[in-house]
Amino acid sequence: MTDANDTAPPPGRRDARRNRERLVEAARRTFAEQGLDAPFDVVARRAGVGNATLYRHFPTRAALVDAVFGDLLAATSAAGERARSAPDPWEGLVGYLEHVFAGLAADRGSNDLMTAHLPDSRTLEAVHAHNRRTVELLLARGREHGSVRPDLTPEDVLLALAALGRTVPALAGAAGPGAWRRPLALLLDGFRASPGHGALPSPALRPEQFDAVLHRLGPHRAAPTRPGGPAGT
Amino acid sequence: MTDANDTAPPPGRRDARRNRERLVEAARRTFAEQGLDAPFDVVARRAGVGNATLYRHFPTRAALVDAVFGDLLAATSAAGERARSAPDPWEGLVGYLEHVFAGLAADRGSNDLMTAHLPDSRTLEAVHAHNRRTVELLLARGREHGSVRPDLTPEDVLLALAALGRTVPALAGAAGPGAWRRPLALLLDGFRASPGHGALPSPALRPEQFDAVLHRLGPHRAAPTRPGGPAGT
Amino acid sequence: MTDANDTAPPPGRRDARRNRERLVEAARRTFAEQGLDAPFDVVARRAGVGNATLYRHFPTRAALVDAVFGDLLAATSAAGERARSAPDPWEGLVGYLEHVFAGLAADRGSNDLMTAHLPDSRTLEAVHAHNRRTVELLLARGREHGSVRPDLTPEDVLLALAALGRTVPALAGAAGPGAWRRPLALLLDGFRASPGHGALPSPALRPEQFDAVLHRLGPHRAAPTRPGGPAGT
Amino acid sequence: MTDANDTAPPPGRRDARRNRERLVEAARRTFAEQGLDAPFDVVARRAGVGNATLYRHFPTRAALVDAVFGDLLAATSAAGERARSAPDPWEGLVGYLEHVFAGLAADRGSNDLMTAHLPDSRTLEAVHAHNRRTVELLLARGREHGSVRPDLTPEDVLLALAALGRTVPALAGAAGPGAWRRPLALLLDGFRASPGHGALPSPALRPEQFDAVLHRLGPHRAAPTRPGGPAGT
DNA sequence: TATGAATGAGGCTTCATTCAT
DNA sequence: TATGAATGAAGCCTCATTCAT
Repeated sequence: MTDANDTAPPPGRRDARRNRERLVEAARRTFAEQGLDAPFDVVARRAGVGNATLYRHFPTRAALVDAVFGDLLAATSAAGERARSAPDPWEGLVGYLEHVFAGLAADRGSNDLMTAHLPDSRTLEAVHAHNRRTVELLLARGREHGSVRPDLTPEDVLLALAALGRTVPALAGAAGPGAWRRPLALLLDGFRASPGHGALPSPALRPEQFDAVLHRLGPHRAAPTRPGGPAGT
Repeated sequence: MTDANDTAPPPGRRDARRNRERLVEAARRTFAEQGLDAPFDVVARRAGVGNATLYRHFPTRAALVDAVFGDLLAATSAAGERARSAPDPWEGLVGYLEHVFAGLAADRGSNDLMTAHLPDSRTLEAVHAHNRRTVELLLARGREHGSVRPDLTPEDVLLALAALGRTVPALAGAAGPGAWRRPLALLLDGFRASPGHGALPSPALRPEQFDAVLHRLGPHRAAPTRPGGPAGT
Repeated sequence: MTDANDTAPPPGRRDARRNRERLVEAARRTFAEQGLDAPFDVVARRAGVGNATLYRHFPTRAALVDAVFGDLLAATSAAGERARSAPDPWEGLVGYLEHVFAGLAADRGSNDLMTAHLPDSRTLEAVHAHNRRTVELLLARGREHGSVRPDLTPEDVLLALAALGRTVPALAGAAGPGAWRRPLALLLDGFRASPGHGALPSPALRPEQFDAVLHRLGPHRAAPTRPGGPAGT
Repeated sequence: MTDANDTAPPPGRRDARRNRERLVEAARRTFAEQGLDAPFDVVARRAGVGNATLYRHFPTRAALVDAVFGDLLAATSAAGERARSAPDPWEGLVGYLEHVFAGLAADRGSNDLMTAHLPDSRTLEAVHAHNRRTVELLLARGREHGSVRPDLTPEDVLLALAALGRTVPALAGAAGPGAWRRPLALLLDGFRASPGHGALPSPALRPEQFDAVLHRLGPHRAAPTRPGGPAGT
């Protein structure tokens, strides 16, 4: 599952693979804690290798991100497949979003991945593409099925996902790992077909407009966690 | 409402007022582009003054923010008053949120103001407090009135506001100044009382938990607009 | 007593004298608290005048010091005169030193004055000169009288004064305004003629050597008094 | 005794050891000239390396001080041991103080070390602790033995050491490396038991008061050695 | 290839000193 | 003349990136 997006040729050579894996794992944890713009030195130190080794394996931040979130692609894809084949399309959509949010709550880095644009990251592009495709399919089925409001577009869902997703780590830190369930439920009530819902105003985002939004959102940076506790002052 | 919070009200001196205004204007633009944690030096350079001059006028970042967004407080307060006295509470809530989002769309800095925690900024605290109070009142009336779903809390609304608000400048940039209307409508459909809505899961955020969320969100930082691509490296 | 050392011509002109006095008073207090290298702006602000006004009155730090400690010259001179005419020379010496130390304990600035070399300060030179002369006379009488050990030179006393003097403000802050009495008593027991005292080794400092010592000691700078209390950490 | 306190003992890497040594040497000289609060940049420049390199080797000032003065701890400890085991306690005390002063005369930095408070420096704390303990023991023995005046406390001696110690480098510079002998002899005559000595006035400093005094004294800063003369502006 | 080290630039803040009104 | 403002340099620290072994 990792191969398609690796910067280095397949899993090439010697014990350098060990180093690479340690780097990826260290980066995963560091990104989860500090966001995608964590210092390189921190990642290297955590991996127990020199920083230059990190550069050798991953010449750019995007390459590292690619490697780190290769797995996310797999996991997201799998969740997407499950959702696509769910008998009830509404349940499929709900389950899919819940899966994504649970990941965001568990891992700060995933958050950035789903909501951030990072140039040159093939993994990220792949995640975004698969994500979009999944939502498209689920919405289409849901509209047919009558459970999803007819004027809801994939971009509506993706935008809501990005917006709420960016708050999920903060929510998790302040109110526990399941705190995203309530705002998600609110969102879903808006997505659902209901006689009480009026028509949505203003045109839906076109796909490339949504991409531009992500692009402009940029990588997220957390409030510095100062000594004294993360929720104070 | 504005004067009481200014760091150094109009009774300034001579041409230094010119400088002050240039600083505030530079800060406004810089905050709009880079977020509330934009480098002081950038603001000063943009204003065409030395960095120490910036410090003279605004000894702390909070003072600068206060100066820049003093107007926002007044505007938000006025909008809040109007909303509170609206005959129809649902219309009042909608109108208030529309006002806030329109402000966010017009000025990136406003976004941070509404959603960021910045210690010692009286303007920011005042904006937050007024905002919360307005939402509280409107929800209370709306629930009585039957238009707002009964289990919706102010924190639900404030969180949605913060989450979507953070994307508004990106939306505006990518799809025009009114692009927030559609996602807001989706949100509102979730807020409205409707037989199709289930009960909201997981406990509502307590006020101090919401504050902690804001704190953890930190100031937003836009994708750096570098030569070669706006989001990365 | 002030005139001889003023930088500005006698007490010249108009209401500028008022400003000058306020500056001198502000400088006295500021020097007392922060030492002779206190920021100019602090002095000016405390005096309620612009910093440029301070510069106009006192183009150099030395000029300000001169003005500030003109009074000290007077006070020290008076104490010296009293000491010189004391019936018992030992009592005179003790009383003089006690006077000086009491001043040091009360006023941080005095400390610097007595022990610091500051180029171009005529007041400081005058204080030093008078101080030396007083000690010389008292020692001469004390040796004749038999109460002072015969090999004690003025430089011995002046050096001890400078060394202990530099600690007096710290002593006062940590253990009260009279804390200098005990170490001074120890010193005096060493100064006194006594059969138990051997001959002093190594040659006495020559006057110009003592000046060089003061020169090298430079102005004293206190430990920054950080929030949290001055005696902690 | 030295190795245990090194920030990064010999097992360094390659030619970086060269850099480290150059940094330590540069720091030693710079501290000797400017005191323990000399600018980091100056040290780095003198060592011919970038300032960040200094930070890499010594993340805090205390670490640098520790590295620079690690030897002093060993030397002081050894001198303390010799003094404690001297047959004649008075001679032990005298010898110990002479050793300390000789060190001060040779190296300005040592001066600060003995008399300055610097948070988090293990070397400094160790030096202070050992110094105090040595003086305590020697005084106790000397009082029993009858050579030390009975009311003399360790804090009396330590304060005198700090006060005179601060002048020793200036003394050495102005009058030669042995110039401290004469003022030390004067002090010792005051310490010695003698019928001519009265009772010491005012209570002795308590240990924590003495610590507060050191804290307040802060690091010493020499007169800036500028072009145009060694002590002035 | 891997490494630790080195670097330089950038952001922050404080002050002495000069300038414009 | 008095003033507040402006300035630039200096010190602190952090990090992305390149170098020497």
